[in-house]
Amino acid sequence: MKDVADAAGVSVMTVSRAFREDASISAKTRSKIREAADRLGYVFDNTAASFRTKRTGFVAVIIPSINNANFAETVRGLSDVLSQNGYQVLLGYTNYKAEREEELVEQFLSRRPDAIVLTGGAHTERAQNLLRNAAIPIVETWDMPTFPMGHVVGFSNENAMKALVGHLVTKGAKRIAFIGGDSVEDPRGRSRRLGFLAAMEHFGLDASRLIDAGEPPISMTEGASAMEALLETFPDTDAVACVSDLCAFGALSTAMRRGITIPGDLMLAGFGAYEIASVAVPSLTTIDAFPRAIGEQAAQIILETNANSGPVSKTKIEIEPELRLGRSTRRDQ
Amino acid sequence: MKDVADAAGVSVMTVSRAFREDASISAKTRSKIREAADRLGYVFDNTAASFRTKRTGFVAVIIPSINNANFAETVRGLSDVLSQNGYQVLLGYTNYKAEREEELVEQFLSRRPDAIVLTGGAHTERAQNLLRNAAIPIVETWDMPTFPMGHVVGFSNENAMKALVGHLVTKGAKRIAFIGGDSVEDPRGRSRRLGFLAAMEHFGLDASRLIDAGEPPISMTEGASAMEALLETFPDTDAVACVSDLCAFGALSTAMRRGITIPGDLMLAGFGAYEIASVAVPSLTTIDAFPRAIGEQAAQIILETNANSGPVSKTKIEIEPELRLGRSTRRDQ
DNA sequence: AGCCTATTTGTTATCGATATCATTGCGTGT
DNA sequence: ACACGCAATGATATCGATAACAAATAGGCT
Repeated sequence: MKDVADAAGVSVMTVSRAFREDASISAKTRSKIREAADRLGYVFDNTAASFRTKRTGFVAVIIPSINNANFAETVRGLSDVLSQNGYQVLLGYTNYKAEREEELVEQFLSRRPDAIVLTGGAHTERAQNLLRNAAIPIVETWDMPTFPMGHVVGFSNENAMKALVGHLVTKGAKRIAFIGGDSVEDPRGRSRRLGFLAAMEHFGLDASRLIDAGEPPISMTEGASAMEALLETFPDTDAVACVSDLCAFGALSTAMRRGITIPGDLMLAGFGAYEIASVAVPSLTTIDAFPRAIGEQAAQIILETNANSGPVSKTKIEIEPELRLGRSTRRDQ
Repeated sequence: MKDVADAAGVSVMTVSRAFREDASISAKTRSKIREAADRLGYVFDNTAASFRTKRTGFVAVIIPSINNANFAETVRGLSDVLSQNGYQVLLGYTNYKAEREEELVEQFLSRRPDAIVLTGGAHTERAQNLLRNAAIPIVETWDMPTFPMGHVVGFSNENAMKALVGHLVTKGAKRIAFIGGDSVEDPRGRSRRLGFLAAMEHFGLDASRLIDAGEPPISMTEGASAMEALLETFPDTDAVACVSDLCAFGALSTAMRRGITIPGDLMLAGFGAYEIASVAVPSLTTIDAFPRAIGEQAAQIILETNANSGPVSKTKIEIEPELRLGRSTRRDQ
């Protein structure tokens, strides 16, 4: 910066101003400095600026998996809104492990982000302590935690699954199965399972048709195997709710290979409104939880909170998921 | 850090040492300091350390899209290897726009990463200048650029597609179509198209069956529409090569809806070895370019380059993609 | 014990941008 | 021409960790 200042015949302070939005500096001086900087190949040093100002412009974002279109959409929503406002997303993924989340939280906090976005409301004790001490806005997403650490942008996985089961019942299903995990590492999958159980009880139906698809991530391949197991164990099943569309598509593939007609022999539903749900033949009935909107809303909260700095009340935004009807549950009587 | 030093009865320098791997410090003192730090809720300030040492521990990674399982795998490969060695990935996506890449390059360089990983070899003039001046290791991935800016870990999209066409020809296909884009914004898609054209010429076949699937990202939905167009325009086609598996699956879905049998009426192949390729019914013949390995190798290069610091020769690793046979091109005569 | 070496700990200056306050310049109205 | 007020620019100290060097302590040997 000193070199640029000399080249432009001004002080370093003026050069500093030339690279900031708000600064009071004449347009002429600024362009002169920018020119000199370009000529010298100077690139602004954000590490020094962040250090001095205590504002890094980083927003730490922690998701379970990077290889998941739903979480990717949330990151896109966050990133698109934040990057337009001069923020940079610091992304990390936990592979659905709480200890890994704790590590990431510590690593990220040492980078002094201006806010942090987490997935879900389950964190290790130590992670919670670190977060509380950090004194930055916290946003928990994708869930409605009972005791939120900060702001929340989420939805009730349980209720969404209840709605889905309700739809299956409406379509005449009675012997409904659930494919998904029961792992503590996937609280959202678990909530959906709970929603399934609660809905079945509500309708007075037998809720014992449960196929454990294993540890997260539960993807197409696990869904396919789980469907094999289901057909083996409960051959009289007339509808299947899956923990995700990927899982459901795997189940669909097994059905196709076995010559089982969907929805004729068996109705099928997924969760998440992945692209595969609309493109699959038959298209899959699913739940759209608007993952992109989750990210955008979380970003908005961060922008507002950091604008009116000071102790802000905890925002709580509950997204209302929507049922997307596909042909996989359409029975034209 | 001063507070921790006082609490532990040592100097700040000793506290600094307690938080570093290599430092010479007695185990007893270290644990005493760590304890004090935990008690006080102290979190190491990486912004200050990075500023002082000129080593941020950041590796900037720029990919076209975050919502793509192939690129996600490369990021995972990178991230997994790098995070084990104390590095942190700074991820950005361009939406397949070179200008956005330029912006990201500038933003990332201002964060002083220790290395930068790019997708492909096409960059704006200004981006190239910035990168050259940055004096950090550069790795270009997913392509084999003619004039690389630094290290390369990639493969020939053209050759891979040639191999795929060769397979289709072996299986008896003659009227082969290609579904994909021809956009400058997707050099990899373009190379695959070129590979298709070259292979068709090599086999003395008519290469005019080209369906433009639009701008990237080309996903399932575009693939489905493109297949509609193909069936309309060239109804006598006997095999289709798609620019990606997502595109191919879209095409497959259209075929299924139209009652066209794959591979009976039409052979179909994709690219990328996405999970959908193995789970789809029929499974899709595809090309595995080992995206995770690309990331891992790129990470290795960075680790080695930064270890023996100094001007290192440009590494060039060419991945050999493999043909994965699926039932979508299996004709049992 | 006394000496020597290796290990551990302490002191001081420093990285590059910016907050803060001081100063200069410039246009406007009378 | 002068005073006034606002805009533009400059000087200096500072953020928190660490490099570089200096000092102190511990441990091993005769």
